[in-house]
Amino acid sequence: MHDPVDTLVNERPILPKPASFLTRKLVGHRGVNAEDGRWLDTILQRNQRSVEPGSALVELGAPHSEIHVIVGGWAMRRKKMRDGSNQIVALHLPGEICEFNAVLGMVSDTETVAIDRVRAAAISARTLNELSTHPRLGRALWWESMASGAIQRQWFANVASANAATRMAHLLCELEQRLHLVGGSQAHGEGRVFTCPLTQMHLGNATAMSVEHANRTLAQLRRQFGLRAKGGLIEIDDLAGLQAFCGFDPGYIVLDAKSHAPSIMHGAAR
Amino acid sequence: MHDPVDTLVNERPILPKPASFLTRKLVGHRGVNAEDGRWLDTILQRNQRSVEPGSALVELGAPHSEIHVIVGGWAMRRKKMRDGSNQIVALHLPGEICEFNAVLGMVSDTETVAIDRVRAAAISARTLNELSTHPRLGRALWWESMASGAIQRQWFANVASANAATRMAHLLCELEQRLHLVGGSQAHGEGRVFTCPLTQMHLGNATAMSVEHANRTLAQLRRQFGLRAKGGLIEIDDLAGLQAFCGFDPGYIVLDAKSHAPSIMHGAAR
DNA sequence: CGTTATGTTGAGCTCCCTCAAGGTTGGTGG
DNA sequence: CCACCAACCTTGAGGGAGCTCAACATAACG
Repeated sequence: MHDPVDTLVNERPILPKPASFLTRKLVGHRGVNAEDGRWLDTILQRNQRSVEPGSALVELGAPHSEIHVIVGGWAMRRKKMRDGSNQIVALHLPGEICEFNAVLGMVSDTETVAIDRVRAAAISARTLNELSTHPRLGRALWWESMASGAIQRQWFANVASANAATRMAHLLCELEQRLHLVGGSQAHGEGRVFTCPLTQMHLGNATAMSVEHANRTLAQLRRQFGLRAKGGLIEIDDLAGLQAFCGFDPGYIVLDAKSHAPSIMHGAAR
Repeated sequence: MHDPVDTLVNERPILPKPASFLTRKLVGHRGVNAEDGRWLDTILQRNQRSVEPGSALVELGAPHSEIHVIVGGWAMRRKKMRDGSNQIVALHLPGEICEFNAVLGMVSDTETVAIDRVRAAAISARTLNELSTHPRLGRALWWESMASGAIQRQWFANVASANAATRMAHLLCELEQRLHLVGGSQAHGEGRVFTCPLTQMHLGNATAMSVEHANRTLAQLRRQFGLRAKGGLIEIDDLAGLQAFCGFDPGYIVLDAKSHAPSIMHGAAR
């Protein structure tokens, strides 16, 4: 039972600390080599900014020409509903990319807001162009975009056909898995722990249930699987049990790039 | 009140009939020029195949290296749930592109199945590479990918926070709009008509309600907005009323590429 | 002209929402 | 160190939107 960051670094000793979460994931799971990883790290160290909880990282309605990478903290992508409420449609964890659509200068239909304090690195259109010299990196970013699409579909399928307990369990398993990919989930006895700034309000909103029902649902999962979610920390004693309960299959998140995958995307997205 | 196809052709007289639905959309709404449109049309005429209702266009679990363009007919993308049921997570209409993730050789988490008889054109990885010589076309495809993401988010937000009648109305408005973009929705008195092979079972599944409730909901909309959905045809007398009822805003589908949008995606997705 | 898919309507039940009222925690200023 | 306040969490009770089960009607189809 060792620190997952060290594990990654040991497996690829060329990659120096501090490597950003994104770089760790791309090098560890998306087939990016150490050199490209280092280059990405230098880019991520430029243009960083800090966003206060509740402030927008990407505003609604305005066209953008840069994407953002979460360096630290959590953000939510939300959609304003007609009745004035806000619906969370996605969560962005450290090492993840916000609003791919911004690359095209597309007007956003959503806004992205910091949950706790977020540190984000902007990657400009100009810089993205330079990616042409690093094809594997470009492909990895595409991959990330497709993976976030898979997560979006999973959210829809769940809310469309699973009950409250299953949805909540599934979201928690998903978050654990996504953090796991960047070394943000630690072993804890038989189970797992990770920091998580989401309140029950956020968890409820993201899984389409009222705060009260979110609370009751979490209480049920606590009893059944030794789940504790409080004070910015989530502990899961019986992760395997929780995963079995909601039918969680990590495949749609990991989606390892290993085998197949010719160097196709050259040009496909020019 | 004239035929929308002729309108498009008249605006861009260089583009010969028969232009595929996709080409019409890209030239009419995504800033693709006539020359690129013609080239796309020739590509779409190669590698076409016909898929019987209920058969898979893209199978689950296998990695692919080509994308499909729907030339005619409707398809659904669905996800197998743990309880054995199938959840529709997306619909694919004529002129739309299926399973962008296939481009990366990614294993699919879903399967895409023909609803009525579908005619689809496969675009191989090799051909996609040639897109590098047609940057505006490549950008337009990216744009399509992002637009389908916006639709997916809208579906999620709706099922997460709107009631049955609103969800159903919104889906119908969305389908009308998407068909409108390819000239597949016709004027009909004050309202609109379009062919639609979806049964109430499909409509219910896609909007997360039982068949029976879908039926009751459609009956309500028929009374309120003069909606008829039967026998493969949908008629909407009071489209404006229906749109207002569900707060439909076409912006997230049209997402016109007009203004901003530098020729960024070069390389960003290599 | 039977057979199968689809559409229609009714009745009871359940999951989850809403409203309401505490309880707990953590941060802030005195 | 304590008082206070604002989030956040917790629990209860009642109601309603939509599900399930069960018929039956109608349309599509060979």
